Amino acid sequence: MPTDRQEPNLGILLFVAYRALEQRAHDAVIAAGSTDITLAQARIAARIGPHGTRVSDLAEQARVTKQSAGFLVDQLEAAGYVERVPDPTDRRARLVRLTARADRVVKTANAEVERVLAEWADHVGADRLRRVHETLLDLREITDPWR
Amino acid sequence: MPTDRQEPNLGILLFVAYRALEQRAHDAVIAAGSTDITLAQARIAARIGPHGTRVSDLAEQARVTKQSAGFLVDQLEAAGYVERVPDPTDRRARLVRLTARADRVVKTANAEVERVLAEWADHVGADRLRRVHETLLDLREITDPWR
DNA sequence: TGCGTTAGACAGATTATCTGTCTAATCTGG
DNA sequence: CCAGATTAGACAGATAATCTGTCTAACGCA
Repeated sequence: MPTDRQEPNLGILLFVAYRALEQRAHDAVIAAGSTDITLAQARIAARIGPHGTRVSDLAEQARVTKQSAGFLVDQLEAAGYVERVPDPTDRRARLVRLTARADRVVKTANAEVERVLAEWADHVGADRLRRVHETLLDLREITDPWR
Repeated sequence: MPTDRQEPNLGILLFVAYRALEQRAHDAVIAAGSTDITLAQARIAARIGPHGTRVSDLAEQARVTKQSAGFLVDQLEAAGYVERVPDPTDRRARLVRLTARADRVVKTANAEVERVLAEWADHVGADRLRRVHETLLDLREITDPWR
């Protein structure tokens, strides 16, 4: 139960902004033809690094359990967006990597995010938006347990 | 598919901060004894205004469909946290209101949110945090379709 | 070597969410 | 004042997302 309503508190504002950005990116991906990607899958896929990422790490970053993350990776794999390769540094682990097909989708999403951020900068000022970014970056040190 | 990873972009940062706040509030509620409230229910309950709110409005604000919101309100009602009363201004509509039981829970959640915000202010500075709040408030004008 | 930890898979259950449809009430333009 | 369009919200059914619990293999430290 995050908080009460009345005047929009910071929690609600963070949520609204996040969802707006995520939704725009997802809509753009759908519009570009990848109609088979769900938001939950996208949340996972968006956190895959350029050299591959472990399911456990994806789970932590997306704030879901390993099981949920593994399930979503299964779906992304079946759809051809990701592949699992052995982790050379740890034989227990496997790295989830984006395929070429997914790269195109990520590019589409990133382009839309850029567009949205430009709109935001237009509305509140590029300097203010940059300060929000910097402050949240510092905040991450205490809100983000891992890293 | 919000965006790629590498350095944390604004989308991820908004998400991390939001989830941290929400989780702390939810944990506090659980710790205070209301172990029967799920996060999804809390997201809905947190958006109920002091004079009651329509299911449709709750749905819009929480970014879920009316059906989902109605379902969650059903659960909250069964657990005794909310009640539905007729909307005197529109006979089609009903207002969802918090019960006395829920008020205590909301109080607990709000107190925890205050604590978290104080920690955040400690870490990044109260002035910077306030500026984030103000900027996001302005941003809401374009990220929030209704209102 | 041996024990505690970690990665991730499997099974099963629950929760959350959506699309589609329906009724009643409200609003709006002629 | 009425007819059509819209809105509130319920119901049904399906799907998606998520969790808890358990299990095996691999790691890592003492």
